[in-house]
Amino acid sequence: MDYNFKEIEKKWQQEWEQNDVYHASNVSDKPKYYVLSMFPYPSGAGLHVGHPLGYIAGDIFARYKRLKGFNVLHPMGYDAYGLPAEQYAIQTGQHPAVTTEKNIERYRQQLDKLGLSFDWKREVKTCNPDYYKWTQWGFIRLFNSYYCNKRKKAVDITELIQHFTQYGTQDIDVACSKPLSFTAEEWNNKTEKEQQLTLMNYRLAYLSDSMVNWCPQLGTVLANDEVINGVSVRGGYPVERKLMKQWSLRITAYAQRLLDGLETIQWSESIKEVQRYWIGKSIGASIWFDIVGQSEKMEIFTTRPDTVFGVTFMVLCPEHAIIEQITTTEQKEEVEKYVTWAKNRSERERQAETKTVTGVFTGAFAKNPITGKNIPIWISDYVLAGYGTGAIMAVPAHDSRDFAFARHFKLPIIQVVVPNGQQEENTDNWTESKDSKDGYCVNSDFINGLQVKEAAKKVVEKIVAMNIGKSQINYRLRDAIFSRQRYWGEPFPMYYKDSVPYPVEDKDLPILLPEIDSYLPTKDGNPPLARAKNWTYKGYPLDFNTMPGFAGSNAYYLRYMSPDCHEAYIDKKANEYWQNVDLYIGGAEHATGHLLYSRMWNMFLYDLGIVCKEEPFHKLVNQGMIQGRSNFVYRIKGTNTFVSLNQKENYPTDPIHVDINIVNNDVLDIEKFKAWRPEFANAEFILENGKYICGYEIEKMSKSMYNVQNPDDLVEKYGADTLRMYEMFLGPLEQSKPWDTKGIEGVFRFIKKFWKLFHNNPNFDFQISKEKPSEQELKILHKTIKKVQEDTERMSYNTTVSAFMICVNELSDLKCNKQEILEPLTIILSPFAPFICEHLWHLMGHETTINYATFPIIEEKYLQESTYTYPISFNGKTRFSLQLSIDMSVADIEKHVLNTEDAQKWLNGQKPKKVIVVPKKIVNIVF
RNA sequence: GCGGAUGUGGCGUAAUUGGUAGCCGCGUUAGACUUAGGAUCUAAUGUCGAAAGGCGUGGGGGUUCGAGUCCCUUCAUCCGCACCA
Repeated sequence: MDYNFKEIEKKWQQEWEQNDVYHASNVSDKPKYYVLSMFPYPSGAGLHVGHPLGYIAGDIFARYKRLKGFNVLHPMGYDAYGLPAEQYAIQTGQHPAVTTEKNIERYRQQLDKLGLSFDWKREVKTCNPDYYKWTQWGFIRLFNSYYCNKRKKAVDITELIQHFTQYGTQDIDVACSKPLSFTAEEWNNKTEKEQQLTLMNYRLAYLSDSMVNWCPQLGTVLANDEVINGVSVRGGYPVERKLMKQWSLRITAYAQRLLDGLETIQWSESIKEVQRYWIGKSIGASIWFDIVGQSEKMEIFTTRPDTVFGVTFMVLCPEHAIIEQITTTEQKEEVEKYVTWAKNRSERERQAETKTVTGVFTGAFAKNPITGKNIPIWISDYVLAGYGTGAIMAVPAHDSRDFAFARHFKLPIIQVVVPNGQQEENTDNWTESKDSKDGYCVNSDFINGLQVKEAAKKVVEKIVAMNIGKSQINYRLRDAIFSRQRYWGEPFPMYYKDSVPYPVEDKDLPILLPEIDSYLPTKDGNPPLARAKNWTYKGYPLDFNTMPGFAGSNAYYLRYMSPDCHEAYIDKKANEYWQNVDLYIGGAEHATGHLLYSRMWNMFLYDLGIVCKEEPFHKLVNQGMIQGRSNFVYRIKGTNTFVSLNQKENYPTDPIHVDINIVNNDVLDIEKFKAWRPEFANAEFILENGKYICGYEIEKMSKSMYNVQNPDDLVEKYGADTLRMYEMFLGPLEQSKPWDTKGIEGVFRFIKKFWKLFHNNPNFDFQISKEKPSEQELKILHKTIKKVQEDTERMSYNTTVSAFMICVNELSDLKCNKQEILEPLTIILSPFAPFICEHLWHLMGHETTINYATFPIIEEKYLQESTYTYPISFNGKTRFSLQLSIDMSVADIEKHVLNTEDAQKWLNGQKPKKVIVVPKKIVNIVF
């Protein structure tokens, strides 16, 4: 029988589904293993060959672990809420739920064809009420919690209320938006509304007026990681800063734990680095500066208190609250002009020109509390409102931005740190600020001569003693804005009484997403949910916003553990069994979004005692991108004539993308090209050797570049087993690599060659032998088992595929069709090519699925060698090789080698100075 | 500017530890079989050279008996971040 992959794959796909072979039980004596691939947003375009890369990699590992005796959880679901479905709904009027469901169906078909061993009984969709009930439930828990810095965990807000009632804010150390101070009496005298507003300062999910990234075209706010270079990631629309009442998550409370947790997990160094940078911890001091002649003070944050003697001016951000009060009358007009200008600049403009120095003098002076000197206070947009206190002490000698500012406005520059071994210099001659990471202090009174670290300590001691500041840790991380003015997302389970938000009762969850007549904002600018009829709870209005895209993905990996549990977020026993994700596979683009928020969300659930592990994803692997390989034709300018690649230098040409489906091996199919588009029907060609050769370039895989490869087409042509193996064969999993369809033929040949081992006779009948295998055959087998096991463990799948090829090549040469060899080989190949292996497994007489087989054990005895072929080199250059027994002593080897004719020839009568013998490696003779 | 990654044949890549550079596959070339070949099989294929042999892992330098691998330096490409005090 010929290898008929279509029949085979169809048959086993059905069998597997009918028999639920990939269903994992929550009760098992086996050790558990949880493999998770990031669930997809089901877009209308379907999958291209880049998408399944991670799924296949995860699937191979899941299958491998099953064979190794693990109970494997390998689920899949859909991140079903999102903007594209809603944009489509606005355009067409179709309900996003309808299009989403349609897309999900298409995805499911595509995934099934690839033979992915998902436990579909555990499927989750974030837009299902059963699912988002728990997203809402989690939000309410966040609302009802605050973060205690002393206990380093989230605590029920009632404990904080209790404390306020008895002691006010005395002795509290909790995460908050801004430090407040009140007595128990003041608290108790507050009205209910006032108390509720005060609590917002502490809740982990809180409502506040925040500066948001507002995207007018999308009609919604975006999170920081949804904005790049001042435009939205999705759609590329301009984004502006705007003050709006928004829900936020107090992720900043978890900054330190998010940082510490990174040390405990196996993630790539690059992703950890991105997260560390995003969290952006800096240790320094906050210092209060008096303002000359005024009662106001200004607080600044600095990482370098040791440079306080080099401060020659202060800078406020244009948004700073005290500007109005401190500005002198002479400067008022100029300051107002500058502030208005600075505030109206869009994010985009601000980021585009970071090199131009702008600013204005307020007319006011601050008093340096350490030196006692008066220094001018300036305003400039290089100081950011969102970081620290929005005010800095400028040390132009040792900060490049302060330096540029000082030079531009002719402000003094004082050197206060000198690198060790160097002397102080005249700052007038400087063209840039000087590095001050290491060195000793000068011009700095009581810290002169001290090393910078020591000096910083001394200064902090002093400011603490003077009661004008303290040492402080700052994080760049911002709280995450959690409201979106959109329809297709989770509704907030919150209602408003006298404009104060309250959570709905748990028993009334989920708050279902209502039907509305149009997906656009209302005339008066409210989000789409304002259109919903009876959008109330117990007579009070519900929130008009919905949750952002990352809400639903925060804890989906937990829901998979017990997807049918209606009583709790996660069934306790299920969580204790599955613990957390052992291997998580997905794109690196989620580094600061999903991978940070879900860690925080998980830590929060951990604090509540709902999950048993603090980190959700133990090991993370980021699959590389598959790039497209675009083909080009070259049209001579102003004509309809196309010139072949190697002739194009002789003409002025424009490169034009051409569909890769009408190009074979860079040779253009001219007839298909003429038919491709009407304007090419009469095209003429200048050929080389009778062919039209196309140019190529590696680009992003995209429709507009006509380089998209659809996996369905390849499954149709070669089968899923071949596609799976080829995607793995392309190169290291984590590396980006171009897609070249041509290479798939090689893997297809391998699969057919493997098939032929079982069908090697004139009629192509299935035929295997019960004969005992030879030593040589056993060696080939066990060498392969070893390589496959080792390489699979470290997810080096490209080399694993290569090992299979070598094995099948060698067995083909020996015409081996012995069951004792082919059966274990089939098992170890099955994670990679599950369909053909399952089929052959049954042909070999097995009744149960190969998924329940056991990974063969490596027999080292077959791998033992009695000899080793030594490369013999002279002065480091290999000249010949010599086969020697492995149990020869070093001295014997040396003697033997030197006595050979070849060695004598290369020595050419000279005496060797030194002979290096490394057993089972090399012999090197130096002369 | 900062951070991360990567540079090896015409192409994708291999070489867990410093020990025969180029495994496996694509492509190419030649041959066999065939009515046919975009099927299959065989052989060759880093580069210069007729050969002996020389040269070769982005460039330069170093450590070592020995370097793709370690150290210094430099260049290029890709990705992420971007006034973070």
